[in-house]
Amino acid sequence: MSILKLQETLRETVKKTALEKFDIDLGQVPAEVPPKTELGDLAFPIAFELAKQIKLATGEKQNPRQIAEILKTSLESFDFVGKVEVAGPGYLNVFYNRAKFLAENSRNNFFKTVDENSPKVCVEHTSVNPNKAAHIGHVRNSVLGDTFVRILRANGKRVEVQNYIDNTGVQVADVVVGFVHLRKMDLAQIKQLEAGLEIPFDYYCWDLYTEVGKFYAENEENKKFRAETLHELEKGSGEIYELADYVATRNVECILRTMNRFDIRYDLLPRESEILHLHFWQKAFELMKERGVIHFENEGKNKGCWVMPFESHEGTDEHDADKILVRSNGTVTYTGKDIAYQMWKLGLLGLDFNYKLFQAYDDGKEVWITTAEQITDANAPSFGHSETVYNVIDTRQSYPQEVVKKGVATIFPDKGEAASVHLSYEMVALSPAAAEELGFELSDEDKQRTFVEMSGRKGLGVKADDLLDRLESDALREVENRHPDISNDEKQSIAHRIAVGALRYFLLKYTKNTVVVFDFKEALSFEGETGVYCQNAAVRFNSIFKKVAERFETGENELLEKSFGTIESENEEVARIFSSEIGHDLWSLVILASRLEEIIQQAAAVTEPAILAKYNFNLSKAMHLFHHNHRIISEENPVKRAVLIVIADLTRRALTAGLRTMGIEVPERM
RNA sequence: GCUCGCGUAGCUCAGUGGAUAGAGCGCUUCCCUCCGGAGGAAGAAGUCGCAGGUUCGACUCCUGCCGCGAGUACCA
Repeated sequence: MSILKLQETLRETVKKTALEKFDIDLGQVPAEVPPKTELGDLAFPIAFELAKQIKLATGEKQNPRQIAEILKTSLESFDFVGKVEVAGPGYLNVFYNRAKFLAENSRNNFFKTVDENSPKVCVEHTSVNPNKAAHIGHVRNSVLGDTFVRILRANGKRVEVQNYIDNTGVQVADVVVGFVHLRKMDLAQIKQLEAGLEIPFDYYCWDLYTEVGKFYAENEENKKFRAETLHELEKGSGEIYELADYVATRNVECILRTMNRFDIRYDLLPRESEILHLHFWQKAFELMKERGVIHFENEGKNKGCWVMPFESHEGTDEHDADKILVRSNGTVTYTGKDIAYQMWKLGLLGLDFNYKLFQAYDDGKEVWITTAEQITDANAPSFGHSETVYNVIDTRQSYPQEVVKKGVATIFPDKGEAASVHLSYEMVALSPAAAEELGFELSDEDKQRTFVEMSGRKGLGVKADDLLDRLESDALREVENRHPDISNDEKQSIAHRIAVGALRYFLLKYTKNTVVVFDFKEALSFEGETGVYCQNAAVRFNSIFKKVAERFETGENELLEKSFGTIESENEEVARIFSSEIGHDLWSLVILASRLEEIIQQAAAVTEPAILAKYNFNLSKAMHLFHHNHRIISEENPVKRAVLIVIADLTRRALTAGLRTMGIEVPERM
């Protein structure tokens, strides 16, 4: 019986007993993990509540401890329960039958398998404007989204990953202005430039975008080029459109390559141009008008616009609460397009994109992109039609996300607001020291602040590839010190895994609504609470198995099978070991490793990957301690040795699975 | 103004209404005869922003206040 099943059974027993003995329906029975293994494996602080309810129902005053004693008897009859203690003023502490639990759960592989027939869930993340290289703030979005995808899959969900491409927006227009008006280039010249470029194309655009920012700042007049360009982009054809399409697509390729370095991949790239040209917006617009969700403003400051009223954001001025979806010049706002896109994701729009293959990753996995061309690729999978949609977008966009959610829910009340989830998170900012390290002159005001916001327009930010390069070279230096004899390829592969692990862990250890103040020293650290620390615990355990198998002249699998057999047949001796003085120590590791499934479920339910990061760190810490306190190779008692082997195996598999769910791989050695 | 988030050790952060509030960094001291050193042990360090309230029990829930951040665009 798995830990989740066990917990559920115990809760039900408590509920049933309360009903039978006291005639009280407890509803959801709260349970908690006691602060120490010595206090048990699961605690029910329920006797206090029961005493209160009994008094309320009958007027009879009962001692919580006495109530706990009655519950204790019913829980003890269950064979997975070793013992139950009533502690303090009325805690009910349940101790599992350790030997039995280990024998039954030692082969646990923790995750549910994905059911291909289950309803699909969509996660949209990354969605970097395709006009420059991705920076560390974008990576927080992608890592958060990708990890959440992995968590959902570990929970057995079928997930589709979308990366929205805003290829006709202001930011792409700006970099096009740079190419056309500052560099005076046409498409052919851009291609020629690229051929001789020593930096990646997205790096070039990063700098050019910054120049355009200055160009606008010099003279407000210069912004007319932006408006002209935007107009060309909306038209969907012509020389400027072709040029912009090329630039945006090249940037998408660069960003996908960057994200692939972090093991982040996508199924579909839906583009804004198709939302427009395939008339998604018009369709959504009609639906909203039909349902009376939006109205045309004849007067006031929003005169000439189509707006959606938004009652929960009361403003002081008359119509402050309304959100404009169609501007007075007839163009659609981003939020308007986003409503159409959201409706499509949920299979509610009644229109579909056309698809073509964008690229395949090394292992053959395909990424598709939307197109307005009337082509039907028979190989294109079915996209959209999701039961639930998670949008990974930073917290500053909470307001437009609310508008999207409410808008869709008003048009489709059956679907409701629950189908649209804004997975919001705080930004990554720079510490003033980090900004200065990047060569930026800070204003006196900025120097006083605890952090400085990154700005693509100003070119202020840590590029994702730069940081990963730096982490890889730091890691490589360490690997070279430790393993001078291995091949360069192997060194680099280890360094890469360490670097990715370090950065992903760094971005995931903070809870979503904490601003990550980027600091080079912390981000580049390989010590303390880091991905490296966790990887190291797993590597050490793997090396134990190699050494032990070698010592006993057997294979790892044979060693494990034999140990599983011993655990299953030597129940009494295993029980004796668990009640010896090292018993709590060993057991705490078993129970911690077994909790992975619970953690995965919890992380999905509250959309918080940081829970998993903390878990992996705590498990790693317990493993380092085990490593320090127990020696398998020199253990002479064969049953105890088998217990140590099975525990070491269970924990390394839990850690490896937990880390993989964070997108962190365990290297062969380090 | 209004809406949302935050305030916990010197610093950066965890913390389902439950037991003695925890980590990492930094600081002090110690441990390489090993399956360990990208480690491990021990220590110092707290008005959980302030004031009320609810509760058998509050860092956690409610109210007010103070401080910080974000949003409140015909930007996204």
